[in-house]
Amino acid sequence: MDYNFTGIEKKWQKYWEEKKTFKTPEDLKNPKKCYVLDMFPYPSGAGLHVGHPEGYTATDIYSRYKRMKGYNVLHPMGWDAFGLPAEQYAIQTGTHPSITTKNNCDTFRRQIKDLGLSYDWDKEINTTDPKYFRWTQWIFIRLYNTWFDESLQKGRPVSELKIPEEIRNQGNKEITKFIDSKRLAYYDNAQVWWCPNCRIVCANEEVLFDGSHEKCGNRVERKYLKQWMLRIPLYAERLLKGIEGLDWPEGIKDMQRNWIGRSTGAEVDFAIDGLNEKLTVFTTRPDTLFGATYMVIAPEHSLTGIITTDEKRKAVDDYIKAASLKSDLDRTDLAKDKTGVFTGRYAINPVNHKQIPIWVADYVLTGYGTGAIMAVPAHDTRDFEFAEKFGLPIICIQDPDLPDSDQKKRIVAGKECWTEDGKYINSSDKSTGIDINGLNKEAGIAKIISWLVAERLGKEKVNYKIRDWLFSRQRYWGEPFPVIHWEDGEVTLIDENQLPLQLPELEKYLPGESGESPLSNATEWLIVTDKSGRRGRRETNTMPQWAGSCWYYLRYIDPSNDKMIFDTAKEKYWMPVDLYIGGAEHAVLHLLYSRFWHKVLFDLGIVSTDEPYQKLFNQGMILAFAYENESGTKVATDVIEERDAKFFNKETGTEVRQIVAKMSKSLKNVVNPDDVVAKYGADSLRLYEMFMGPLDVIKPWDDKGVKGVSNFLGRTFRFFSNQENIVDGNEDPEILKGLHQAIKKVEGDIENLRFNTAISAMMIFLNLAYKKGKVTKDTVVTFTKILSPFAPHLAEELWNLQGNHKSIAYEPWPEVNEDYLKEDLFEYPVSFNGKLRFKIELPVTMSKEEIAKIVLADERAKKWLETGTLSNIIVVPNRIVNIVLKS
RNA sequence: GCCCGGAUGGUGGAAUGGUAGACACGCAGGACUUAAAAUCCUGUGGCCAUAACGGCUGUGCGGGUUCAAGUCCCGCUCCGGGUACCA
Repeated sequence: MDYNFTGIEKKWQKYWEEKKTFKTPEDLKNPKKCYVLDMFPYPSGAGLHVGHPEGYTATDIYSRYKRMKGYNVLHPMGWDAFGLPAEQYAIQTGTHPSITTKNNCDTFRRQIKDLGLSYDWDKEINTTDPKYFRWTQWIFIRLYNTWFDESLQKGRPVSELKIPEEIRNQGNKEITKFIDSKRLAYYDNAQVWWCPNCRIVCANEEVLFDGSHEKCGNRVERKYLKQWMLRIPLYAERLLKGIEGLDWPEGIKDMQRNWIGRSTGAEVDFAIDGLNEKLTVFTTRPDTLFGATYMVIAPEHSLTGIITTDEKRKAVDDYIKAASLKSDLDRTDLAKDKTGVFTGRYAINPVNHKQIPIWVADYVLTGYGTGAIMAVPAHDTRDFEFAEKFGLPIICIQDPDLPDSDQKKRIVAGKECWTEDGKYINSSDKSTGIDINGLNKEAGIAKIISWLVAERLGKEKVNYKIRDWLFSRQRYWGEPFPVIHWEDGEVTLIDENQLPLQLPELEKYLPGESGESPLSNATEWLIVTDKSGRRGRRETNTMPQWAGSCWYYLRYIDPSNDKMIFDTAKEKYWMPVDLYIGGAEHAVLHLLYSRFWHKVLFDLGIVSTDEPYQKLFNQGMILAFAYENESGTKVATDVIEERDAKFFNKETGTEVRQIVAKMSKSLKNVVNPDDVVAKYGADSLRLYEMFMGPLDVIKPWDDKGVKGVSNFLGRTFRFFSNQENIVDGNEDPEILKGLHQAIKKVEGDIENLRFNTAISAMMIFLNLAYKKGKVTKDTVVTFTKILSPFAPHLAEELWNLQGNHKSIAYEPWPEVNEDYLKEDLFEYPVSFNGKLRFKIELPVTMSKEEIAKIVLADERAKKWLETGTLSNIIVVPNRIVNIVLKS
């Protein structure tokens, strides 16, 4: 029988859809549950590309396997459908983004269904659906009404916030101000990144290191705008600690840790000569206080005006002005060429009462620590550069842990910077009584900190790099904030039961040049009046795309609930997500934001787990072959021809080099899954995506490779659909052994997400079946079962051909029978001095001594034994024999 | 600069410190066919040798540990990802 994959696949897709085969079980009593989640896609106009099915197939195999293992499986799909492209399209064509979005979702859904993925489509969600974003707005209200109790390290309702007496006495305005200063969500004039091309603000995270917007590649600028911000840094410690217990790739954990950027050190107060002010700095190296030879404050520091002396005022003002005109990009661009100016004022070093000059320089950032530093040029490379440039003193206070050398001499003389450990020198002072000479870094830091604390000059301090999260965008196609700004300055949130706050219809989607969102044109929607006639204006910003994706995994649990965000019992049953697969590009942002929201919801008692995603796995990107000529110029794939494993440009005849690159329209190497499904079938596409290599590595698509798995499926179908190959009676022991080896390997590999080797195990079995020519019906059935998570359409068909009329999807997974795997003999490789010379088959139970005896007596051993004298013989049972000879 | 990951045949890739190259593509040969495709079978790291057995060599480079290293340790090179004056 021919393998008509198109007919088979359509037939079973229809069956699954009609029978709702993959409907999520309602019964919450089964203690075995498994929540398998894909990162939901942004449904772009281009449709699915072959990168999408990689993760989707992996989760599908896992889900199908878990169902066969008796688990209740939740495996949903949905759309992260707010976003710029639909809005850009609306600007160009006037088509409402909701129409574009719907069309794109329809295409994606159709394409995904063509792959035979076992989603429960009754659980589909769409972030742009008011029934969905109603709850996104609802969560925003929760964030707004939550403060973070640092002593309990926990978010709590603002109603539980104690107002200090002195604030209470100052009246309502101050009380409001106080509460607002504690809310997790706040509205403030913020210096933000502005992309003039997209006319949108970007979060710090969306600006690439070269100062370009990650979405469009244009340079961003600084701008002050009133924005919504979320106080994610308050959760820094919780977010950091939470990482430890998660089954995530170490690399991703590290990236999150780096992003949060915890560093421990001390805050130290410096008195300022001639002023009744103190300058507080943050340092991770309080032990180097004796080496502090100057101070630096950021240009934006609040004390610059006070500190600067009259004779230096003009120079400092000019410098500050120049710095403010520079974008952050220019500041970092010039990282190596430091600038700065002396304020004319001196600070007093608390450890030795020495006067040290205070400088203003933009290599010190306002947003980190206190915006001021003590500079220790001998032991900090940045300070060293600055000191060298401006001729400031460099005092070495740490004799480096190095052997005597020129380098050591240079360091001690202050000619070179040393940032590693060493023994302190020049680090004592009689007047203050502090002395750390001779100690090493760890002891030095501890001693100085306890001294600073005792003298009330400083304290231990932890700082984080992570900043407040800029949470608004000047766009139409996003969730509207449920916020009204009243004419008297009050800000209120609309009532929970008024949700959702829908988007108004618009004629034009172009944002204003001033930076206001297109919503500011929706006059009717925009202006509101309360009962007492007070006028207000709705918030015109919308939420960023992260908002909807921050909590979508929770809505899948109960997507059509219109009374609650989800049913509590269901949430308790299904959470946390047991397996979450998606691209590593979301390693920091989505996953960190999402964890933050989840922790807030947990603190408020809305969800039952502290972390949302127990196990995370990143699929590697799928690239494509591309071609370039000698000079490195890329050549479009459609003009390439292959001859004798070499590649040539058809038009010019010159040889080109095959390289691996991202799929792109210009290279003409984009692979469309629809084409692959049409040519080879969905099962082949699925199998190839998994067979290409390990799930987590970057790998190039190769059409030839699809042929390999397609052959395998064709061979499988032809063999098992042919009744002549299926016999009664007892199974051949070799077949049984091969079959059970395959079950064992496939099972273990699915658990470890190593699908490529699982598939090769099945290929090995099939090759054995072909060699033997005949198998029993039991074998057909068992093999079909282990194949079914990978190639579900083909498996259903074979299962059906065996006379079964129910789906194979819930058949119990085959048990491995270890008896069939037992071996009587093992073929020992015998090596001499580590080099394999011959093999010998011996009983697995044979003792080491006996093995040694037989091997040494073997005819083939003689030749090698003559080459030296026997010194040792290593016998590792059922593994290897190694004979060690001395010459 | 710093952090993380990687480098294995012509290609994608296998390999709990124990037979390197499973499986697949490609290629070569054979069977079937008038022929081709499809299918089925055999071979296939490189070098040398051959009637045959065989030998040497080989996992980016240089060292080391070990009876034994693709795998562990030290020092590099190149490639990819993240991050960037974070005190």
